[in-house]
Amino acid sequence: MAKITKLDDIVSLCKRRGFIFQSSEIYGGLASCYDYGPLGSELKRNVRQAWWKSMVQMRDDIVGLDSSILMHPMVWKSSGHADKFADYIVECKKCNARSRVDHLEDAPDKSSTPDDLTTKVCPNCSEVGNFTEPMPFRLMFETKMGANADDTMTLFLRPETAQGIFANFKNVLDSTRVKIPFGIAQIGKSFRNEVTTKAFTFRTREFEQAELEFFCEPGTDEYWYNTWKETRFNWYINLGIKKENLRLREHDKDELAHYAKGCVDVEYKFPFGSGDWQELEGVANRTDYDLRQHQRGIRSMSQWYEKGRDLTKVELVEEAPDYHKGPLSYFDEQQKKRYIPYVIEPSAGIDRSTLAFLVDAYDEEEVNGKTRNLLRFHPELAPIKVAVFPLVKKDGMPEAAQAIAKSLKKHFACFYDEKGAVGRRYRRQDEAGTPLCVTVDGDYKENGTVTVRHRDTMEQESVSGDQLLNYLRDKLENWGNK
RNA sequence: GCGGGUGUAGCUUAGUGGUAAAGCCCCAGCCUUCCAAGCUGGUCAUGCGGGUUCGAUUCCCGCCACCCGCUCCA
Repeated sequence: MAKITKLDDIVSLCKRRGFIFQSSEIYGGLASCYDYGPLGSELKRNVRQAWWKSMVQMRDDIVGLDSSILMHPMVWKSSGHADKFADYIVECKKCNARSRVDHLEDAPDKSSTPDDLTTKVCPNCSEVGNFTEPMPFRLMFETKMGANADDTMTLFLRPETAQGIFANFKNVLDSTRVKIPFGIAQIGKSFRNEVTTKAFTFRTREFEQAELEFFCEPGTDEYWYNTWKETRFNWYINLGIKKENLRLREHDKDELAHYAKGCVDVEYKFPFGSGDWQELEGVANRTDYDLRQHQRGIRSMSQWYEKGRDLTKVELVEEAPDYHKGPLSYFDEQQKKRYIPYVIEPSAGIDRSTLAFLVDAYDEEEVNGKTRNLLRFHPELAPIKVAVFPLVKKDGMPEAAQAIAKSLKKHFACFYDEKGAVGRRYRRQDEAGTPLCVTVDGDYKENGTVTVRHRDTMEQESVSGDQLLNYLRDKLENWGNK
């Protein structure tokens, strides 16, 4: 079990070892933004790659995509995100509680128009008509396209990568030979103006998502929903997350987003925040909502031009009666049937998973009366796979060790170190989570063997230099299944 | 956004209205044949900006950031 109990300890660990730093720290920091350091960037990239490998590389039914962060504004009208602009928030001057204007109700003895705040009652403290000026609630980051200030268009940084997939659904259908059921996967940055950020990298306004949109025939969606639920849960377990720290939690009906028929969260028991269990990933049954919405959006494009490209004035047209034959429909050759597919969406947070893997791997143990700190990363995630040392800095050992390190680097992340006593070097690698260390000693000159030292057990084995690469590969690839 | 708390070296902690201290880490050298050894030397800090003061890390104000609890959010 990880000994860490406080978020402060995690933050400190991350900074000390070069995993995660506060963004713009030399300028006092920027709220909610973080940078990944030398070890952290490797770790995060490995998390990303592990996801991609299991979701795309290892499967015949999923293809990859890398869509742009900036998209046509109408995408966000269709998806429903742009309508968030219609939301205004006020704050009660008495109790400081914030409420959405459209959620406020009139006091019992009064009535007026929805916009008249003087009769509205604060749901928190029952004060009537004592609110601040309504403030627009901006979920999405805005930016301007076009260098000429007089000729720019307001664009939004995507609040989810999913819409890039829906917008390319037709392209992928037309350019590949995918057949339903199939998925499109994507990893990338998203941006949301969260009202509150919190808990280190757990909830930030800029974050990285790994999303799969898995398209299936209506009626098979429950099956795929359950399949993905299990698959995604096991992904974390197979990469070393302790089972007692992970769970699945089904959303209640009233908790569901407007587009979802079902949703389950993969939650990790973080050692911070209220309630401990925090969402790493959501698996949602988005039904045919998104593709149908985009079909409405496509048919609303004349409005976009007529209304002066003002998103707030565009009203999506009604859905066509034969929408199931629309441009984003799918034709099933076998069944000779055309329909809008249902979508199962496993949507994972890369930053959150990275943090969970880091926290879960952390361990302390007593060795000869002293504390050994280590990170028990799964080798697939470990920033450094193998470290190579000369036992001492003489007798040609450094040269031999360097040559070995150089040859291993072609195959995996490998680190060479000759500073200080070898015991200290082992412990340094424990802190970085390096699974295996190779030490060149006097035996190498004598009979060509080196010593391999294991992070988790501290045990050592003698291995022939000729067999070293195969040995290491075997250990790294078959971790856990002895 | 509200309330509370915190901010001294990479880390953990001292301390002071008058030269900012230590341990660990780190770096260099010596030594060293298997788990943070030893010796010598060395680098590095009062979050930012104002004010009071002869003098502010210390007192005051503002800002920034983080943590805890709400609120908000999916």
